[in-house]
Amino acid sequence: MNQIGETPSRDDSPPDNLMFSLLEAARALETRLETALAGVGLSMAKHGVLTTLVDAGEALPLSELAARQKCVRSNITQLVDRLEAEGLVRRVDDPDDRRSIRAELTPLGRDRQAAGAAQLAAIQADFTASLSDAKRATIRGMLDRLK
Amino acid sequence: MNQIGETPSRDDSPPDNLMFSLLEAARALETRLETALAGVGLSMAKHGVLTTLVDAGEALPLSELAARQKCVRSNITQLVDRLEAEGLVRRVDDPDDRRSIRAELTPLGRDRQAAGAAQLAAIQADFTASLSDAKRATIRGMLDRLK
DNA sequence: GAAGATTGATCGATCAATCTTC
DNA sequence: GAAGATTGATCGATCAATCTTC
Repeated sequence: MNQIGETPSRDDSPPDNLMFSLLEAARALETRLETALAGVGLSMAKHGVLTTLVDAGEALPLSELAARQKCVRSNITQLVDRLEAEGLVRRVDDPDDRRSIRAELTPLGRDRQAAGAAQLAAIQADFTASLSDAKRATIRGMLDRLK
Repeated sequence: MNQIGETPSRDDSPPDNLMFSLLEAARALETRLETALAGVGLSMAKHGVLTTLVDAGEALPLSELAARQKCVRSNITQLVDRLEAEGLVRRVDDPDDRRSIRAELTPLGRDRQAAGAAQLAAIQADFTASLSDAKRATIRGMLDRLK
């Protein structure tokens, strides 16, 4: 089963599909992360927002959240709707600019983020442990080239 | 134990986020592929269905399409709705089993698939050319381990 | 009862349009 | 007019429920 260095089978995989293998592997990894997070009631998207708020150490305007999450503002609007409905985050007015609305962590949101981070850390440790230093360097090189 | 949350150090590149770098790189690559396909009026999902039909060389039942695409049946129902609306695919009855509905390529669908494949091939060539044999082998090894 | 397909709900993401406040 | 947030439409994906046919 662990025939490393060789792709599974001839018929199943085209000759030079390394790029697609990479995408497939990333997708599998993402599924694993989503599954782990689902175990604590989170998704990658939700955990991402909570983590950004924890890291910031303060309530952030939704547009700032969108900028840090590298997504569109309306996405954050809806994500925060769901986080708020679950009691993980709270919308608070900005006294200095009445256009702005900040998202503030609730204690439950903080706890949930920690639980999610623990899940991800376990998988990440697993991932890292499976690679030698040399291989990590090679992969890093590839990653840089893909930027 | 480990204090998680793992504040990503001070600078821009955290210490051991290789896993997240991989996901990010895959996402960037996927965006590149989607953008290229959008240039010929396709998405990865649509191109995937069309390619499966081209490879099969015949009309396929929707559930077979779902199996090959490794997705849920209802996803194919909707994808085929859109492909059909664009005239790339046609729904045809199965005379042998009236429960079954097959998706059949139209000539336009066939042309579109070819155009999409050309876009992807160009990017793939670019990707492959950027890596040495040794690095390709390392990456393949990592990919296998992620399975 | 099980298989094939569809429908309706939800999530995450985008885009275009709109509303309020600056 | 531009910035911040929201709403409504669409895409791609999942799940649960339903309908028809086997």
